[in-house]
Amino acid sequence: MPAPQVAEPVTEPATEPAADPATGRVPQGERTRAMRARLLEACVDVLVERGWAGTSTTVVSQRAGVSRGAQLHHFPSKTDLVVAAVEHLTAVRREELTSAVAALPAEARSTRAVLGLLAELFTGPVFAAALELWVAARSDAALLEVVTPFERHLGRETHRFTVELLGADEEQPGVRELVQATLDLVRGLGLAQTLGDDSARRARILDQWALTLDAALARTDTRTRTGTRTGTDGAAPARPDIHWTDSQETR
Amino acid sequence: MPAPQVAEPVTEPATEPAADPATGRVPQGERTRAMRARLLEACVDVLVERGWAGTSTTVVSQRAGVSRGAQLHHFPSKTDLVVAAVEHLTAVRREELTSAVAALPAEARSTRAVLGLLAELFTGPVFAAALELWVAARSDAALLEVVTPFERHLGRETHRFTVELLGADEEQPGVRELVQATLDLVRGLGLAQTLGDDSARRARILDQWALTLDAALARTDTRTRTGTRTGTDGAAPARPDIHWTDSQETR
DNA sequence: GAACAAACAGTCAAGACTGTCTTTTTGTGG
DNA sequence: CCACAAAAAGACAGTCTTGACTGTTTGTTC
Repeated sequence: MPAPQVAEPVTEPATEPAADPATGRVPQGERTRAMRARLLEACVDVLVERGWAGTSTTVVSQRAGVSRGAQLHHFPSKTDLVVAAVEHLTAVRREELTSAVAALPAEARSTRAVLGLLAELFTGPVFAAALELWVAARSDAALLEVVTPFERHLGRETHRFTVELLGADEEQPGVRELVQATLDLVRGLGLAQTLGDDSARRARILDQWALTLDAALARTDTRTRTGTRTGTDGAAPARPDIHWTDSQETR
Repeated sequence: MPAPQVAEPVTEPATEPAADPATGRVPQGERTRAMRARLLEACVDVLVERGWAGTSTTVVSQRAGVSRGAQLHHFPSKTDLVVAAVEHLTAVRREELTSAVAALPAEARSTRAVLGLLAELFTGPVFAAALELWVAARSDAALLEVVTPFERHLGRETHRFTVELLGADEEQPGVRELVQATLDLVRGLGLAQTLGDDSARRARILDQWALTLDAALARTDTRTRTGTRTGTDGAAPARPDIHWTDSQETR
C-alpha cells in the first residue's frame, strides 16, 4: 500500500572521491570513506522519505547509486547498515544542534528565540528520521539496544545546551524539570508536525510557553538568588504579542 | 531483522459468538460482528507488539485465530483492514478517555491528578498503537488521509476534556495555548516512554508542570478578572515534594 | 610489474507478504 | 427438507527482500 515504487535512479553522485591529480588514482581509504558516507546519507534520506518499513537495503543502494555488491561489502547485513546509520544520524543531529546554537547570536537569546530554535530542530527532517528509529526500536530489541545509548547521550547534550541558552540556573529546584518539560514539549510538537503542517498552532503555543517559562524561571530565580535577573527579559515579558514564526522547511 | 517469526498460535479465542441455546446455531450477523471484532483487536495488539512493519495480514489472522480466507472475506485488502483498525482504535481511545475521566472523582481533580491521568493515557499501549499509525501515515499518503480526520476529532475532544478537568477558562488569553502545550507535553512524554521506562523522570516533570500550570492559570486569571491573588504560590508552592506516582502499566 | 587484498558488480535462492481463486461449511428462506 | 447465499478455509501465483555467492576491477606492496 505504500506504493513501493523503484527509487529515482541516482539523483546525486554528489560525494565524488577526490582523485590524485598526478596518478589519477583514488586512495582506498578515501574510496571507502566516500562509499560509506554515500550509503549512510542515502539511508537517512530514505528513512525520512519512506519511513522505516519502506527502507529496504535495495532502495538504499539504489538511492546511493551503489551496486548491491558494494553495499554488502561495506555492510554485510542490514543490521550493520542500520547500526551505522544510527551512529551517523546521531552525529548529524549533534552537528545540527551545535551549528544552530552557534548561529544564534548571544544577544538574540531570548526565551522565545531559543524555543523557536528547538522547535525548528524537532520539526525538521532529521527529527523525522530519528522518530522513525525510535518507533522502530520500540518493537526491535536489537535496534533498541543500539538506539538507547546514543539517544541518552544526545539527550543530555541537548539538555545542557538548552540550559545554557536559556541562562537557567539548575541549582534552583524545579528548573531542571522545567527544562526537561520544555524539551518534551518540543518533542510532542515535532510529533504533531508529522500529521501535517502545524506551524501556526505551534507558534502560538511557543509564544505562550515562552511567557510562562520566563515567569516560572524568574520566580524560582528570585526566590533564592539576588533579585537582579541576569537574563535579558525579566518578569515583565518582552514583546507580548509578537508571533515569532519559526522558519518552516517544506517536506 | 525484527525476527519475523510465526506468531504464537491463538492465545485467545476470547470473543466466542453466543450460540442460540435451542438450535445451537449462531446467527450470521453475530458471527460477522464477532469475527470482525476479533480481527480488529488482534490488529491493534499486533501493532502494539510488533510495530507497523511487523503487522502483516498473515500475523493478524494468526493472532486472531482466523483463517486467512475468512480474513480476506471480511477485509478484502490490507487497506480495508487498516482503515477499519484505525476507526476501531479511535473508538477504543475515545472510550479509554471518557472512562478515565469518569473514574476521576470530582473532588480529586487537582492539576497534578489530571496530568497524571493524561500521562497514563499517553504512555499506555493504546497510545503506542496510535503512535505507530502516526509515524506510518507520515510516509503513506493513503493512510494519512484516513488517520488525519480521526486524529483531529479525537484531539479536539481530548482538548475539551482537559479544559474541563483543569477547570480552565479559555476566555482568558493564553489559557488555550497552555492547555495545548500540556497535551503536547504528554505526547512528548509518551514518546520518551517508548525508549524505556521513564516513569520516575516523568513524575518529577509532571510535578513541576502542575505547579507552573497552576501559577500561570491563576496569573492569566487575575490579570483580567478580580484582582485577588497576584503571585500566590511564588514563594511557597503547594505540596512541594509529593511525587504523585502515576500507575505504570507494564508492557 | 607481479602478487595480493580490498573494492565493486551482479546474479541467485530462500523466504515472506499480498491478493486471487477454488472448495467446503454454515446459516437462512421457502 | 431443499435451494441459495454468506461465511470460512486453504491452496496458489506474483512480487519483494535479504543475504550468499561468483566474477571483475582497482589499489597497494614488495
